[in-house]
Amino acid sequence: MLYDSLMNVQTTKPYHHGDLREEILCAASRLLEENNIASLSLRAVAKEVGVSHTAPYRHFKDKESLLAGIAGLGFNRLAAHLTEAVKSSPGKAAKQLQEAGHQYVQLALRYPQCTHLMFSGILPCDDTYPDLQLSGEEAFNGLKLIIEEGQSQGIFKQGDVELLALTAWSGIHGLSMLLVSGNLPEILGIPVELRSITSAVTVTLLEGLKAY
Amino acid sequence: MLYDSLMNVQTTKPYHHGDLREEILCAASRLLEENNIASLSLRAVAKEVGVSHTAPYRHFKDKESLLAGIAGLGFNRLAAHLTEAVKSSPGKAAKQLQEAGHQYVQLALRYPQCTHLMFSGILPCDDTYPDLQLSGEEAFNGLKLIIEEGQSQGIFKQGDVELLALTAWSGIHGLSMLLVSGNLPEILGIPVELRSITSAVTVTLLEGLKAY
DNA sequence: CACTATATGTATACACTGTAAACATAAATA
DNA sequence: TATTTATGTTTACAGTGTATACATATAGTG
Repeated sequence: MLYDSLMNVQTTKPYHHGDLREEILCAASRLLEENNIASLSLRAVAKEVGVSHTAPYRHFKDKESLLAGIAGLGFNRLAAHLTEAVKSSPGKAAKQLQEAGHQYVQLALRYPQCTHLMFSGILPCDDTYPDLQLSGEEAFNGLKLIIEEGQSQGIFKQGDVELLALTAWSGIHGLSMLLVSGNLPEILGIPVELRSITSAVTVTLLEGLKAY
Repeated sequence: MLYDSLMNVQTTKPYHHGDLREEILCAASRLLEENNIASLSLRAVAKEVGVSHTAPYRHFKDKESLLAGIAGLGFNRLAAHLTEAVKSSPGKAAKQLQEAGHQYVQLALRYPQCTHLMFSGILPCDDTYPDLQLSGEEAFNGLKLIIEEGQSQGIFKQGDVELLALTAWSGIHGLSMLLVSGNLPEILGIPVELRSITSAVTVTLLEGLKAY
């Protein structure tokens, strides 16, 4: 130890880990995507980070709590990309919705396992994980903003904002989930380009949302 | 044994189980819905049926194979209800789509855990489980029929049938998944009636699919 | 019928999992 | 400096999926 500081080199690793919570979250996210949720083990995560297999329990109540943390990252990512989509085309609700849809699908495909985790009911959606709940609502708010924008400009039909936002969300979400779950490739023909599929869905959505 | 037949009563249970495969599938489906997929154990299923914990391996290669069986039942159920929806309103594509959507959502809500299993990527969607693959395609075919019907009657816009069917599917599927995963109740207000939500989505879908 | 092969069950064993409990050490605080 | 607290490790245990060897009932064959 004294020798360490003399050499100004970390030859023996310190007992306390700098930011273990963050490192565990990061490693867990990575391992999750590399395999799948069923085979993600707390012990493997600990080994990956280089700590004992019970060390994570100092930062997460249990495995579910860690999973909630990963899902939270996913929701934050989603919310960020959706608000980005809104900001990228100010005033143009149709373009916003199209871009939001594209971002949604792309994120889902880039982090398929995390997407499953976020939306497969493994985690409770009540107030067990307030952060998670908040992140989810934030993501949904991005869509609501688009609907409100479109309504106030008269290009979307009037009606309950939440209901219309839910409708748009359903279309985009459904496409994403079908793509991610792998239920599509065997059903559609092989040469389906992602962009054209996404467009097909958002265009139909836009037609359905249009003011008369 | 001789005594059994004399008494004409099954006092000692037979070594061989009549239809163990079916009973395991049935019990597993029930246990799945009573809890969730993470806590469904092969051993619990075996105990429920009253056989040793390795008995299921005579009928299913492994746990995943059993899960595939359960999911298969779900896809068959879905396909049956969708074709029922088609047949219930012959010639009226709009009505068919509405009814199909309603059936889809209702089934998802009645068997939420099975729905997750069917669409959460736990099971491979390649030809590992041909039956499963077939059942899934059959369900999708129900939707394609509706689209074709609507197109031939001129009430739906022309275009790639698969792409339009996928669009419709996405909307309905997305709504179902959001409802089932529990991500909605905390986001929408409490007093949301199912029927009105489903209608909102299918109506918008129909508007979007309408011929110009 | 007897005899054998096969299908279907059980018993046992093992590696791996999540997690509780007791202990160790570093950091913060008084 | 002394003590409390945060953060790590070690050990232990019950539950899991599944491989292997064994047992028994059924089907098929001479």
